[in-house]
Amino acid sequence: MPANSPSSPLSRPLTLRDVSEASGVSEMTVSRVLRNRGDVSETTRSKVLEAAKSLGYVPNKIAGALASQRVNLVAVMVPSLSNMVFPEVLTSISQVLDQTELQPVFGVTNYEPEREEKVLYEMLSWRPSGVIIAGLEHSEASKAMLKAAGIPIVEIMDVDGEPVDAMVGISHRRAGREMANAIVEAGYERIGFLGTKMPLDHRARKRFEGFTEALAKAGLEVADQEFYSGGSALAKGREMTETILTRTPDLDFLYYSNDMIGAGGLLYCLDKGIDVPGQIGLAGFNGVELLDGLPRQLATMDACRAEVGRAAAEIIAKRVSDPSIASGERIVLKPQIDFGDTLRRR
Amino acid sequence: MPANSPSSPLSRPLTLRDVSEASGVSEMTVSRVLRNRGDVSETTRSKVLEAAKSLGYVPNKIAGALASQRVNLVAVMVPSLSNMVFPEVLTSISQVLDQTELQPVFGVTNYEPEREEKVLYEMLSWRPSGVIIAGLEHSEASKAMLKAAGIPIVEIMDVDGEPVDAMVGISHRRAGREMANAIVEAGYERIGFLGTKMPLDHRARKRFEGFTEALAKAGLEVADQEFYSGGSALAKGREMTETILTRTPDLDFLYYSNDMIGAGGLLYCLDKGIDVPGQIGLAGFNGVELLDGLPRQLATMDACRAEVGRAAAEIIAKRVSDPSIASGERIVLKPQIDFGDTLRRR
DNA sequence: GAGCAATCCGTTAGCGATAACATAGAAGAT
DNA sequence: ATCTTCTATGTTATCGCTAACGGATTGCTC
Repeated sequence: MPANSPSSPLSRPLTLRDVSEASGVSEMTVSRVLRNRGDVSETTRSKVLEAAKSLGYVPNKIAGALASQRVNLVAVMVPSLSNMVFPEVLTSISQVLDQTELQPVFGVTNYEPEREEKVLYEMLSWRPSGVIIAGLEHSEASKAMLKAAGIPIVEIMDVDGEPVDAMVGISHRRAGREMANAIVEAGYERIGFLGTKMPLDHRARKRFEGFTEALAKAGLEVADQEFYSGGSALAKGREMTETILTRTPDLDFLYYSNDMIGAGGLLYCLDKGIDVPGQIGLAGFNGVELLDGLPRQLATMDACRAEVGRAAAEIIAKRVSDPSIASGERIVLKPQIDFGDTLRRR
Repeated sequence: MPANSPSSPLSRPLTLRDVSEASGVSEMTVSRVLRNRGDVSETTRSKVLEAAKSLGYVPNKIAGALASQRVNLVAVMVPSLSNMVFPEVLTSISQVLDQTELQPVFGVTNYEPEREEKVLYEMLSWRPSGVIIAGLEHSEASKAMLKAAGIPIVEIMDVDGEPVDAMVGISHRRAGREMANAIVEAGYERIGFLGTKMPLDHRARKRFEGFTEALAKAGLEVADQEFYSGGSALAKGREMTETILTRTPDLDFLYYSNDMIGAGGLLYCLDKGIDVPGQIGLAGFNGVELLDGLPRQLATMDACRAEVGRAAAEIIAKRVSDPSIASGERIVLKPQIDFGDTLRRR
């Protein structure tokens, strides 16, 4: 039997009062039953539940939240959904929050600070119980809003900087440095960099900075670089690789700012019969699942996406259930290089 | 200057009253300024805005929504974020709604009807202005809730069935049939099917049904099939292809239920030096961007993801701005086969 | 059987905003 | 100078629910 079979086809939205009248008890009692709060006798409990179900009543959380000053939502903000990294983080956040009474609400900022500010404002106006937000770089106004919100804030995916409150992630500078060191140790010397043309992707920028810094320490520098924007990352990876190798044929290593373009580059090299990792070494970043299916395993470094999402959600859950807990947690994950088949080891 | 520099470090959350007192006008006037409603003189307007900004006030939409009985949220429910199809749809929905005052709120159902029901209940309890939900198959209770909600509902991605209200999508049965016909016309006869082990993915099921139905009309049937669950789709595509070809070596066509496993199959065949599409033809489904970068273009059929998201969001936007518009829109998109390089043409 | 706690349920007063109406002053009409 | 008509602002009454408290019953103790 359908949950809703209203005897009268009324159009007015249902309220507690309707359920109260249908079951012959006060609104307060109905409210208690529907929230499993306080003492209610088994008789009235079932009476109320039946009435609610047969009416098809859905409680109004807006009114409930206003009255109780509690909202079970957690705002989650990421820059994009196109890069699989973010859906993966969202998924792991969901998994943790599913076990609590909290509910995630996702927002997308398109890597634009103004948009981040707007979306954040919008989300905070619903008075969520916590915020999980990607990155440490935000507009002054956004930071002020986060600080003033008086709720747990977790900045994720990056730890190179000062968080407003808590943070969980990896150091992208360190990731860049470590990859550079591995490349240098393997004996590569003519190194090319391929990335996205996105000045606002701070994490990619930091990896690049860490990368060049470590190369510099070894007396090396990036011999050539190539950037792209838009389009299919895999196809772009091919194109860019062709472009850079045509322009600078003596490159012996290509570092890609993400695995998708790296995979494109790998496919290109294999097509052309280039010896990988002998003639040219390749490495990407992220550890995306996709790589498993490639003809050869691309060297990469995991961004710990699932772990980051999980830890962030756990921090929020813990702080919401016990507000007295100290704030400002800092969880720094340390990903290891996966050498795969495209980065030779010394 | 930061947006918020409260002179007193009060901990109590800010309300309209605080702004009202700070700017010396009534709460109502502050409300009018903040919503750009009604007539307010330029002098008071700027006075109020300044006060609000310096306090760092963020309006409470919960109270606002309760009082005005209007909520600018649109609930969007998809089964998963792992299949790139859904993030793409969400992105195109966002793009359309960004130009309106509406805001999407995303929910994930994991292909589970019970979870869909729960998430839907949760979302409806916030009284959104509309719902966009993937698929036409829902529990009775979910359908009842959708009908009773009294708001525009758009079911997307599938049109093989009866919608609660509006629907936008493609016919997966037809997609399966058309692919079968193209395969038959090209002269393939020993056909294998590879898909996901997901009884609740109704769209994949319908494609398969349409596929076998059209084959049957041509006097053919699926010679062998293989299913998988979990893991990297690309790697699984390789494994499954190896398995099915080992078991049934005389297959001359492989139809994959999605592009990712199809791509894995393609890479496998190329690795093994199999002549594609001469010895074996291949086809997938979805038209994912990824395919562009592959060594050879996989035959596929676009699911019209961007178009579906756009049309659905437009229906909601239109109906919200003018509730008198007739409901029950039905938009049936007709994707064409992309033959790529893996399905020979007669 | 008076006293007292426990159990169950109702009453009252908001939560923070907005709709709808009311009102004061300024500008224009006659 | 009086009467409109705006324009700009304030007042009042909800919106639907829950926190906090209060009042009946009931059952138990001594």
